Amino acid sequence: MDETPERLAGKPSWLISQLSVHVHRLVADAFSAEGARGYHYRILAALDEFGATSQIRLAQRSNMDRSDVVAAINELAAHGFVERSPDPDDRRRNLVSLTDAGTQRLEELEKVIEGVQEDLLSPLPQDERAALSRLMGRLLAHHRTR
Amino acid sequence: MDETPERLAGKPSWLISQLSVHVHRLVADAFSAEGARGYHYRILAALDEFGATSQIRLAQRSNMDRSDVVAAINELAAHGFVERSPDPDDRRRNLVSLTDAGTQRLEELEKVIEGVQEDLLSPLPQDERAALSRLMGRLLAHHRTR
DNA sequence: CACTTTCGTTGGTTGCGCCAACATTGGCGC
DNA sequence: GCGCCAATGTTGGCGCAACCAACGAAAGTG
Repeated sequence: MDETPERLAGKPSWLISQLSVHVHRLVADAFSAEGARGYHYRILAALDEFGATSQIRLAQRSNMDRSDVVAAINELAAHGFVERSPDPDDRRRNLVSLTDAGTQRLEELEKVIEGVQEDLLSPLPQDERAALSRLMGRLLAHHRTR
Repeated sequence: MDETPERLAGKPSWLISQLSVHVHRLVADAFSAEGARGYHYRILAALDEFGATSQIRLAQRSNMDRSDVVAAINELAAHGFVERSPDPDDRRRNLVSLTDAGTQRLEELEKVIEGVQEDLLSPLPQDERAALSRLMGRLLAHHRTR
């Protein structure tokens, strides 16, 4: 009943994008239950790991467009998870920093996204999960640099 | 310079969605150069493999929403690649069928998408490509049935 | 015969990834 | 110092893919 054309089923591009659809659904459902979305987690993660920076560096680190960073920061700031302050060294820049509430928020979202990984990978044993990550990582590294 | 937070880089969900971004870009660029998009190829592939059917079966087979099938069929029909005819057995249905031009179109798009696979997988040797496809296929099969 | 279901269709919404344009500010050549 | 270009934040827009609600017409079911 669930017929998928061979032409599609056999193509890596199809597998990746369909898998991504499921991933996106899992992530979006889990995050939206918390009133968050992917962009928020990405920015919080980047701030937590690399510390306060300009929005443009945030954009690079979380692989987003700078205009989308603006919107996401607006939303995060409205909840008090991040703060914007003018950079004294360069008045063009906003220094975006994580608040205590933001750190806490990140830990919440971290739990959520960890649960999603489990859901996602449940059919694979540990060694195959690692193999999959390794292969995807190789492809990604290649296409990021070029 | 290209710093990605560990929290992201280590997560399969991140790898999949970022990989999907690159895939989507490759596919969209290649198809749009031909004036097509992913939905068109999916529908043509389903029609070619399973023959003329109702739009709702097409939607299932190409994993699309039925409302999106409407739009895609409109576009394909405008170019003469598919035809809508009323189903004599059930007047609620449209029988959608592939024209000769449509078969030809599919072969064009097939070449395009085959080129994308090569691009995409170029950093991996043959056996690792197979391993990757196998693993993704297993995940996909699991999440489709549940 | 009502009642419900199916199908096509219309008209939205959302998330994510983009791009163009503009004002402000900074840096650099002169 | 002045003029020009680059960087930054911001606004407003676009496209694709996925999805949803509602409707009329037609079919099926009691």
